[in-house]
Amino acid sequence: MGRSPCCSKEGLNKGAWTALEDQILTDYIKTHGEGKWRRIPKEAGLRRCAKSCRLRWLNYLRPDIKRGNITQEEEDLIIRLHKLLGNRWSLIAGRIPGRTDNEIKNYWNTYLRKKLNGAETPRLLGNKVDENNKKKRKRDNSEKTNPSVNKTKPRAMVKSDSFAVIRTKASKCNKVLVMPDQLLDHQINHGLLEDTTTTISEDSMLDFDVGELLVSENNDIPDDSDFWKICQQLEDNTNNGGSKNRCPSSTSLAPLLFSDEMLKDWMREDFFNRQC
DNA sequence: AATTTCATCAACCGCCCGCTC
DNA sequence: GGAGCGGGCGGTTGATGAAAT
Repeated sequence: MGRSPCCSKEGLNKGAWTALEDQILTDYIKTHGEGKWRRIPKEAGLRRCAKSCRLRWLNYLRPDIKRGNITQEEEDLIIRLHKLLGNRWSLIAGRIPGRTDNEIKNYWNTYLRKKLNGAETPRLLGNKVDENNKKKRKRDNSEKTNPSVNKTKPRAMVKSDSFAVIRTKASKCNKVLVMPDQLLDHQINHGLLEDTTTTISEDSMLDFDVGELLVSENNDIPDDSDFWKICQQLEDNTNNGGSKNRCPSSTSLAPLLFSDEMLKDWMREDFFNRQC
């Protein structure tokens, strides 16, 4: 059976976007809003596949995309989130303001994976690391030749002083499950308590902010922290083949219960050291 | 200076899921 | 219930340019 292609491939442009195409797409979305991607090629007069329009907008043209280096904090966050979520880049990106899933995926595949494996390619060993960063820094200062955009895609492993956090549209993974007793407290405190037999569900979720996940410098995780147990559980599930991205096993689908303390622990420096 | 090698990342591709009819 | 559509996701590819030879 199969699906029809998202649009006819005939007569469509492929490859790098031109400045004009970017402008057309941006103008259209500013006027009509996001979504309805299939309409865009027709209505905006773009010779692009709907998917291509969507991707271009989400990964590059969206105004809330943060340009600039991945900071050390962001890198830590990526590593930790990846440890917990696996290759679910969109979920990870949803917790890192201004970064796209594609960007994080690329960053992981080209840099972090090697770094964490400790098996850098020859080019990345020893002085090569510095050379590599030098190369990147050089690239930071010059635009790419792609005429479509002011491609300042710097990937140097340095912190940016002019770091301005812009929140992404964290459409996913923006809830945290809370322990039932905490939920109870929350409901009591907010006058929401109606049914004390509430089970874990969407109602049991609280919004959380990425700021809550950032590295805390002052806390220590006790070895017997629930956090480590959950990490172990996740690892076990992974080892049992339950971590396939799209089809997690029922075990990996089981709700993860994070208390505030655990969330605090999650982002701690020694989590990285211990796990990697 | 010319050529080769390699890293980077934007864009593409195919699959999956949720929704509607 | 199932077919089709629209949208989203993760894996992969290929153009590009810098570094190495």
